[in-house]
Amino acid sequence: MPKIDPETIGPVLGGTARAWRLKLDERLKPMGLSQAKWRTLLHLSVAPGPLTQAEIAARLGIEEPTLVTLLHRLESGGWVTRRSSSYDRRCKMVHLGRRARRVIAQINAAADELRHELLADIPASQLRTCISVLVRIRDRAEKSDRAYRRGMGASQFRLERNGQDKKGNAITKES
Amino acid sequence: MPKIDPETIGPVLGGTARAWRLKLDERLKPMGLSQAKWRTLLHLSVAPGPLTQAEIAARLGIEEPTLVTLLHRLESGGWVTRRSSSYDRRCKMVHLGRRARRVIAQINAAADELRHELLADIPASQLRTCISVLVRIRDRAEKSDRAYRRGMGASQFRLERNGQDKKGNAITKES
DNA sequence: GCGAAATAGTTAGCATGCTAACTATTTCAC
DNA sequence: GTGAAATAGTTAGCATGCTAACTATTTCGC
Repeated sequence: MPKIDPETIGPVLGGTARAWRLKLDERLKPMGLSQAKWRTLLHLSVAPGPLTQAEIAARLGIEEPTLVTLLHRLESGGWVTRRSSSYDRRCKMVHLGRRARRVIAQINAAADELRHELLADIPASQLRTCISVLVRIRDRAEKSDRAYRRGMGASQFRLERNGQDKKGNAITKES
Repeated sequence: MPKIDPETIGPVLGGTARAWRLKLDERLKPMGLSQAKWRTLLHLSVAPGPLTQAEIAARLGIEEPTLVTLLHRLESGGWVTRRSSSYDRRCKMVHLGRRARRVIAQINAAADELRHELLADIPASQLRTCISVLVRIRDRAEKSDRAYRRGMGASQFRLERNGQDKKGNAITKES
């Protein structure tokens, strides 16, 4: 009977997130993908069209300079292409390449399979409780974060207020 | 009322761990400490005596090369000192410096305070459920998954790190 | 209309994680 | 006893995150 000490929540939380991430990395590595890469591809795949770099960074919850080097790696691997927008020459639209379109389904399948394995013997009610507790902790912790102040929490699953650009002008035309 | 979708557990877990870590980093930064650093100091402070680098790496859950550079930063900041053991010249014992001893209590206090803030309105029973779910997920994820790896043809069979030191011979004599 | 402010992206430099490959030392099989 | 294997630590090189400071472009106040 393992003792459950509320003081351990911090390390347990970090350790669990880390173990999950490592497991996923391990399985997607044969496809040449890491978590940072496949998360980027998935966000691009569910978007209605190509996204700007700022939009991707906001959805991933990372900073723009981090995304720059990540996109360099994705681009040199043939996963995505970047094209300057002729409607706003500051912007670059990021497009999924053919290679990426072919593996999106595999990525989803691997992530789903891992999730089912890891949650196999967790009762649904306990899982719901766990998720709701985590969400409350996360929202409270993000209250004064810079990402939050920027306009949207770091969560990749919260819909940003700007489905499109801050001014809502929906840059859908790519150049 | 937020909907609770079990499919979101992965991102929620990562996002919560990330938000918690950022919050802690933010508060300990004025003391010149990051999470990696204060976790190392805390492990050293609760140990019965100085530890070898391999022991610290095992307790932190990181690899030895990662610890090497971390210790370099800690050492150049005056937090710890490394001394060769005269009982086993392969080993280096890591000692807490004066600077570290003085702030251990502050580190604990800041971590405790943050934890209390973040968990303020979480019922104890829900928290216990959450922790037990996380522990089960973590333990399952950390289990070696040879069948899958063999199938994917991954070339590395990493030896699992075993809780503490392999021989458990507890090198307590420092030089 | 024009100059200041905002926005998009980049580069530079650092922190923290990893694996692979290396040296030095100790231990173990024989 | 001695040579192979195991163990402790290191270095090199990469991935992924950050902030600060920069350029280019667009927008906005006046």
